[in-house]
Amino acid sequence: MPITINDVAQQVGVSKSTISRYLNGHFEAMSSATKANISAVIAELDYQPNALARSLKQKHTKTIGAIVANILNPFTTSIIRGIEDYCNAAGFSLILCNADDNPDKEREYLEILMAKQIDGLIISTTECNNDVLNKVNKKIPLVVIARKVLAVHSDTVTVDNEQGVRMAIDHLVSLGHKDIAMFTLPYKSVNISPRFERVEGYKRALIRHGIPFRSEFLIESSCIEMEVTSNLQKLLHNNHNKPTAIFGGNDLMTMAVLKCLKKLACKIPEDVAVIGFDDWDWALLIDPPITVVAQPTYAMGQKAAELVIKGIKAHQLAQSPSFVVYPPQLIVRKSCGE
Amino acid sequence: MPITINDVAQQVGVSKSTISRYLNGHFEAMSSATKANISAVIAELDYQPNALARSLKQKHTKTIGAIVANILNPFTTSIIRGIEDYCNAAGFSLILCNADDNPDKEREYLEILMAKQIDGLIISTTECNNDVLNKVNKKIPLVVIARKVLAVHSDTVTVDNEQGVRMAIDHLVSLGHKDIAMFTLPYKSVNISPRFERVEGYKRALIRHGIPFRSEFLIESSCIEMEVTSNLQKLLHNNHNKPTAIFGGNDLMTMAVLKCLKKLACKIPEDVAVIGFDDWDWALLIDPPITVVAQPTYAMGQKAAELVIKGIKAHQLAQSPSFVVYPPQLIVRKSCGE
DNA sequence: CTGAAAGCGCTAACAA
DNA sequence: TTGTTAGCGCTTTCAG
Repeated sequence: MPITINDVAQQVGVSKSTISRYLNGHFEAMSSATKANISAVIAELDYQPNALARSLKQKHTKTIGAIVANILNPFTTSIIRGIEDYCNAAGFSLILCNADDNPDKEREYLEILMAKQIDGLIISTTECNNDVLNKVNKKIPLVVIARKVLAVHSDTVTVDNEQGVRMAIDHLVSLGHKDIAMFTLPYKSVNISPRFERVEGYKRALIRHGIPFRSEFLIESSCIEMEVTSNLQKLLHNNHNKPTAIFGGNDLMTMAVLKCLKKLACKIPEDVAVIGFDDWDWALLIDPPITVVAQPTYAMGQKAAELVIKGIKAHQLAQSPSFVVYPPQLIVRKSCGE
Repeated sequence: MPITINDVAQQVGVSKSTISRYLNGHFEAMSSATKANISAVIAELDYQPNALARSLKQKHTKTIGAIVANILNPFTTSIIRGIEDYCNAAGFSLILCNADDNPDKEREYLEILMAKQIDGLIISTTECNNDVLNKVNKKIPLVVIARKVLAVHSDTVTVDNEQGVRMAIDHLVSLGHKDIAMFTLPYKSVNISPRFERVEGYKRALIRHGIPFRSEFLIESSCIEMEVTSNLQKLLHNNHNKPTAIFGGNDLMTMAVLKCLKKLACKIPEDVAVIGFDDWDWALLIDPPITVVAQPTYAMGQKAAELVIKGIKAHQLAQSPSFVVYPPQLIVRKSCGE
């Protein structure tokens, strides 16, 4: 039987209101005697206030929720770390949910988190639950991270995808590449803004260089090795119509491409150059070290947390949503040649 | 003003008990008429039960807590994924906390999680808070993961570290290596069982092969590049007394060693062979692909979740704690030579 | 300086 | 088949 505020009140010989005051730091009007007593009894009984009861009354839980796409993704991991660090410093807890870009799972998590009365939410959404997201946005501070969703007027923190892709393509072109293929996760059947933006950016960047877009060089694929391999084979098979460079749409895709290229015994960059979106810690350990366009993931996580928590503290929903867009950064290593 | 059970009761024209029954699926005795009415009104009002209130009454929250060391670590990430997947399937939420192997932070999180009335806890502990861990263990199902803590009689899921190290050393020896150094995170000032076990395992494995243990080959270091580099320089400086192989105590350490070796322009495995504890997805992309001893991290996470949740459902604390130890697996790639 | 009392939103006997 | 009632553990006026 867990011990409650009543137990300590009784033990000290005061009313529970007094204990409650103690718990909440309302010492202004409290004899130092009772204060000391309470402190002693709490320690003796090893009393722990029940946060549920407290929150029920106070109408806030000091916890925020985060719904991300895939925690296995180093990109996500770093964002979470940023969120967690900020939350911790601000005295908030984090309920983390992995939605796998599955709209149903996302919706379910949304319900659960709201039911649990989170004070704010950070989400990397599939954009398939904008209806509930809009409701959420009316109740608590909401920030969308790494994605952009027009139909929901929430705070947003993203990276400039178009610019990032342009940097990648410019780099490739400056090195003499003209036949540049792109591997992307599905972007048509789905509403995930960065995928779309990167594909668009790719097309536009090519055009800026007077390079015609070729649909057979835009490969929509999962990250599953078999699929990537077969796509790669098809792509590289035709000797007088194959790309000299491949752009990986995100970290997981780039890694998949790298793995498959290795299996196919393709030399990078001699046979084909590779550049990726997203940096990760060990990209420089790879053979050869991979050139990438990096997003400031940790900072983005922190910023997102900062925005929600500021919103919570301001005790009002964002009137005019903040829209923070980070610049990407080109990190030249060796996978694109000299 | 959020809408409550009272609002829907009023709207439907029944008492809130009836609504409550509906919410909890007690349809045995309910006219299908009211059932339909309730359903309609709930949809119309977009009513969401308050989980805090419910939990306060029901004495359980359907959420478990997890305290891990570092979410940036691929090892941790994979474990979390295992936990999350299992929890989700079982209808539990996860509150994730990053303690960074910092005892104070760990203690703080422990308090918070207990206050939030989690139903169970999974922890990768520093072993510095065994007092509170023991208390926790008396209240809710507790499972310690990836660590071993004698002073707390909880369920435990780990890997056989001694065996893992032996596999690594055996492999090295079979390839002709005799001068084998080990890089480990601090293991003396701290109570983290796998570090200790791996160091002990290293010593014993050497002895089994009749190789004398040399203290100058056991390097205790952080993962900070500068420190690792300087340690590496010292180690490899002395030409007629340097190791031919390095064993990395965990994934982060192995990566750090790899990075620094690269900076120092050391060739692997020609100049020095490298083997690591922990596998990670892209270890095979590294130049050269790294040979490692892998732990079944995802399975370990799942098992831990399974144990807590079983404990919760059994509605009783483990009498005789389960002790599940997974076998490690040697994955031979190219970093130790032929 | 402290206590009494009402209530947060929900559940669960016990009646009816 | 449904309503009444009494809490869960805590906070917070309002008195005193």
